Amino acid sequence: MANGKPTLRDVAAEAGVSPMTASNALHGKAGVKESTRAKVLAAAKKLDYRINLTASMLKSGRSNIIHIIVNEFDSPFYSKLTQTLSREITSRGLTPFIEQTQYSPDAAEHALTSNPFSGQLFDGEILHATGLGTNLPLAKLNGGRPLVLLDACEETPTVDAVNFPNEEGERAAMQYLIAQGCRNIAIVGHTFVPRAKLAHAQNAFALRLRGACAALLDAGLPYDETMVFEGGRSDEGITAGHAIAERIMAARRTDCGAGAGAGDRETGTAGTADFNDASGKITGRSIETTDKIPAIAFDGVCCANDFAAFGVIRGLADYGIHVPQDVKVIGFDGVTSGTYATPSLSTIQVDLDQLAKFAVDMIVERIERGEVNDNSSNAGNSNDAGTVLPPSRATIGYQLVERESTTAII
Amino acid sequence: MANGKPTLRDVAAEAGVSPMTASNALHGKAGVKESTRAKVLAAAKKLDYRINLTASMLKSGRSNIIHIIVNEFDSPFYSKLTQTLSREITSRGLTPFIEQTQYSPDAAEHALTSNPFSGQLFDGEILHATGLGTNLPLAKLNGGRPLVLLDACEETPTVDAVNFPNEEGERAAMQYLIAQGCRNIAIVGHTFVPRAKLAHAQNAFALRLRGACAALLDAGLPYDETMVFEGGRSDEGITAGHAIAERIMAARRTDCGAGAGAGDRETGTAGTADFNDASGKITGRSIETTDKIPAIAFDGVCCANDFAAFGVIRGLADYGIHVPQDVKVIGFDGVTSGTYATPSLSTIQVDLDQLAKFAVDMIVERIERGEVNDNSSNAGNSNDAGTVLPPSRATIGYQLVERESTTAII
DNA sequence: TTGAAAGCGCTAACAA
DNA sequence: TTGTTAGCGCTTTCAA
Repeated sequence: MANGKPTLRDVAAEAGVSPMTASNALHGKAGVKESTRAKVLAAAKKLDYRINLTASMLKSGRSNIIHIIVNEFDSPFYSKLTQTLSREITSRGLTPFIEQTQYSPDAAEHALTSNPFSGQLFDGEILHATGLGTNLPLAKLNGGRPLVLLDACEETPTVDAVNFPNEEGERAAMQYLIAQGCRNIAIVGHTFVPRAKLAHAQNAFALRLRGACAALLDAGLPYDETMVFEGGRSDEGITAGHAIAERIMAARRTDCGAGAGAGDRETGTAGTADFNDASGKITGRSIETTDKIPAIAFDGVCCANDFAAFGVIRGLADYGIHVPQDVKVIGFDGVTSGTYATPSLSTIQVDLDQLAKFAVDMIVERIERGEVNDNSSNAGNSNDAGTVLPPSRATIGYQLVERESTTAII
Repeated sequence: MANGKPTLRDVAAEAGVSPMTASNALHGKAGVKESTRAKVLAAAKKLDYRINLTASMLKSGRSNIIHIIVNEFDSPFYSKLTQTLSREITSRGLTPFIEQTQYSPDAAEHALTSNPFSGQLFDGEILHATGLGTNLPLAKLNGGRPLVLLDACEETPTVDAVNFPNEEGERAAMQYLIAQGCRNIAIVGHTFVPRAKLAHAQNAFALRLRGACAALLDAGLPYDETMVFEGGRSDEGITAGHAIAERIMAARRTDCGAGAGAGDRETGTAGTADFNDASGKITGRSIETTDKIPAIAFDGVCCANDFAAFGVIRGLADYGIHVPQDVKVIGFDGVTSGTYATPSLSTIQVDLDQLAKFAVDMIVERIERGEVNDNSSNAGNSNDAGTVLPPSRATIGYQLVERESTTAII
């Protein structure tokens, strides 16, 4: 107390009990007489006592802190993800600690390994794995603490994982576009992978591509490299949108000249167009084009995430191409801004609440089984049963949400 | 080491030195022979030693953790703010710990007071104060640790603060709309405050309202309650957008019947319109209206933040009113998605990098002056000089960014 | 330049 | 039901 902050000792003295009794009373442990507990609580309140978690952690080896690692905060997807995870963790009396890696696999590995908090302070970790190098000895990276991977899509799971409905979801998205009448559908997200090699898809975007491809083939539509564009962040989405727009413009010119139908694939030469530089001031700038741009009258775009979809819509708008009038666009994730964007964004809305529950369940189960190293008798990786739970895996649900970007004329 | 994790003692033993020397060597302290340091580092590496921050914090009373408290993660503004703050804090070798209050003042107060980390674990705290009750004894709330308020706009500063250019920025936004030819400009953000009472504006949104009002009066334009709408979150923005749209629709009908000009203020009766429910499926729904809706041909909307601006654009679109063709809209903040939205959003872009630098500077200065309670000789609020720095205050810069929402026809 | 002693505040284990 | 003892791993202090 000399220092200004009351300690447990002070509370105990004030209440006329031992520190241990005070500790038990404050933690609501059984075996404390009700009148004693009341005395202790009164004393704590009187002194404005605050437990020193640092000391508590040091002694008990437990922090109740769950570490969340994501690529960045400032993205519609990750901000929703962190919000949902934080809520779930908080609601269970645990504390979330969120870190961003800025898309650096090194930073992700660092967060799991060299970070002095990891493996000592955190009781568990949740990692959105996109961008993390594959084949890392993940289970060892975090010092044996419970680790849950989000959407890592490991073929042979080595640690607990919660995955997105990548293949099913994107197949549903593509089927929906086809049902809406689209026949020339661009895919934005992953680089083109030949159909035969899609069997080995090992990451979320590749799986989404596989789902989209499957839906195309099922419908008797072509799947080839002229219709697949890289993208995943909004700026890449804009680039993809521009590329798609140029194909469309080329098709329109071809169309005028030769009366070719929407399905035709020819080459044309793009001219120039005035458009706005979305990143700043208005400019009239001419578009540099190569001599050969495949003319494709795209009428739909199936995006691997909402972030990219916004970019695509933006990129198309730069060419005066309207969504959904000229082209229908669907995203994936179900980010919050999809509801109030103009046009509002059709999407595969994944159930992040479910994801949060699954992930925290997995961690809590391991903690309760005593798989967490602590300084008590349960030290090491041992637990009551003497065994370690094998990796669990779960896939979350989704819902196709129809909004303006695939439907209404606005 | 018995437990699996090497301790400093183990490293010291491995290197053949005392724990103290090992500690000094690992922390790069002066006064350790180079050869000794090398031995220690080699030992640490060999054993894969990781410092136990929990013990370090307990003894030293310092954590190097900065607590950031914001309303929520899943908003374009806060996600950018937390990202920027995190980066700045990390770049200085400190660790950010981010917490969301979900817009609950109680939660904010709890974060500062009852949270067991606060005032014990954190070396400093940064609080975005919107929504926090006023007149809280802030300086005492966090146990005397450095606290920086963001955009709290206290008239008499009690703690360090970094404010946004609320009044100047919004005045610039309004002036810009006027320069663009707008004459009937709605204001979205704060509830209406009569001009005379604006002098006492005590929070960010009220100050923005004051700036907007000032620009209107300077230009000889009216300022009254028919043109001010509540809003600040996107859903409130949508509501405001609907209200604005109804005024416009009423004006259009009046216009047809009586040839009234844009400046006329009359009442009319709104009919029905088909529009999309942005939150889900497409609906054709009739709009309930009151009998008397002031007919105002709004041609501009000045929003207190970007989030609301997106909502307004969405709300207008529900009535088939286009931005910027029919109405120009400007936001405030400069969120990331403003660049790739369609239309891209004109805004008052505030310099968050500057904000982060100011805020962290303020905290670091107090830490270095020894104003942080620790367990060493500098205990209490004393410091070398024996004085406590008075509250600092800074205001960050801004830049008006012109994008499509106020300019181009798309 | 290095080391020994002490203890931060708490809680597990055990004793009363 | 309550109290005593010991020590988590580190760092401050002070001595060598």
